[in-house]
Amino acid sequence: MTQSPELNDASPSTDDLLNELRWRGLLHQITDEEGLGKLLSSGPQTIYIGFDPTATSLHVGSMMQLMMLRRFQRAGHRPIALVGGATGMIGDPSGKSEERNLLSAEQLQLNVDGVAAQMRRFLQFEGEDGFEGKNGALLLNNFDWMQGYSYLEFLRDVGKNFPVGTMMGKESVRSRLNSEAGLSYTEFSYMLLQAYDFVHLSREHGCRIQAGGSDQWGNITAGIDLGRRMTGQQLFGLTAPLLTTSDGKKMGKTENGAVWLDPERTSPYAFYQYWVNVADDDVMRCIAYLTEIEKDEYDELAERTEQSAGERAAQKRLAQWMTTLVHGEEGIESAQRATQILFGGELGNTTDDQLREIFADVPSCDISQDQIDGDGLWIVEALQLAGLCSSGGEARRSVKENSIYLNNCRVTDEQKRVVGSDFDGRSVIVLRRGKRKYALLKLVAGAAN
RNA sequence: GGGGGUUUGCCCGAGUGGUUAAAGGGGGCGGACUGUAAAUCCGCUGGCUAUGCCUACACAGGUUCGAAUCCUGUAGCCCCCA
Repeated sequence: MTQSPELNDASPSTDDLLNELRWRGLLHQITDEEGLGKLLSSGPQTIYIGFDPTATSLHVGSMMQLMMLRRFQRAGHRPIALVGGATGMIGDPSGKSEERNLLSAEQLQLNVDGVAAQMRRFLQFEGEDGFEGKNGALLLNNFDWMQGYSYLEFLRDVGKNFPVGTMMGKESVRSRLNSEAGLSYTEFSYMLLQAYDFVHLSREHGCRIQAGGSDQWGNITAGIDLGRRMTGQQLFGLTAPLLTTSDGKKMGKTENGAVWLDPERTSPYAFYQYWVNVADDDVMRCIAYLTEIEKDEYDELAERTEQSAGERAAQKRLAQWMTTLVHGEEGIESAQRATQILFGGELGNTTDDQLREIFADVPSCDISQDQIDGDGLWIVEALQLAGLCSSGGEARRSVKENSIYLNNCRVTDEQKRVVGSDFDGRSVIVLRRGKRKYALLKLVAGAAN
């Protein structure tokens, strides 16, 4: 069942790449499909996708793009992950708070470093240990070539080649002009920067293909136009559909915010759970867009989802594939172990260490020995300390509602005191409210809190 | 500038002097059911170690034994006249 998504798996040949992208539904728009096909089969090509280095971690929203690059790399092409250090510095000038959008050079470097580390899960970079191929991925930062580019020079080289009329015709520009927010000159210029990236990469790295989400179509075609004007060379663009849920929302968002790839921000368990909980209507699309699960298995999973949705075979497979890719074997194992305990009930003889690991990303509070000595700690108070209830009234209520569990055993007595024996030889107590809200009480030496 | 209306708990929205911590709905939180789902059904939804006490119906003051409900002033929103 466990199939490690290694890059060294048998790769589809160049000729098959477009077919694969096609059955996966990843081809939203292509500038010149026939021409691109010819280009790809003429030999290894270079393709780039831009990423915004807005944080030290990528999130689920970037995964389609990373997988796209990965698919090209597996087919023998060279991927370039371009981080937008320059464009990120300009940011989104929404008006009032100018200070919040400016990324400092140091922060930018931190972000780039963090993001680059995560990209290694998806791509094999040039010079990386054990990678022999000639198509090692490159990580480039447009800040490197933009920072020394003077405004005057830029206007003469690039701006000159941008007919305002054409830009005004772009959907991305028009919709903003009609909106209340309007469009600032800086935002308007954003397109020029991104277009120039493409030209720069085509010159310096022979990169003739840019991919991206369908929202990037305008920027990509702007780059292609600029390339034709500045170099006379034909460039190609393709976009993938945006990954949205069946009710039209962006994937990768939860009540708690984005689902990150960084295990410090989103634990492997939470990451795994996110995919397990994908709606039936969305799961096959996720598998097609985000994984390398082959057509045969895809069809089989689609069939099983159709026949016995309750089994959620597709969700589990998706979660397993994604978690293994992002968090490795250890990640998927701990996520699955945690899932068992968190949904299975019985703590049984789970050891202290295992408990602490399983509940690692669950809120906890420290309590001291003297708090459980004597009469012990009143359950109502414990629930508040643990953050499961925000007031005493709410805590009493939830006990009355039969929703409180101590070490996964239901608490029915409102007067229950937590005492030493509840620790059952361990150093933590698992409190739970409802089906899935957990908190830990950790016994620590010394004074309370 | 003049006249009229409105302001309720997380949100919407009843309530016009007396069990009103405030109907109803939404949301949220639980429970049952289930697929860790959707739908459905049921309960809870100001605070307090609590048969009681405190704080709440824009804000401040007043009338009353008693006010979210009446009066005055202040502020916000809406409409009409100029």
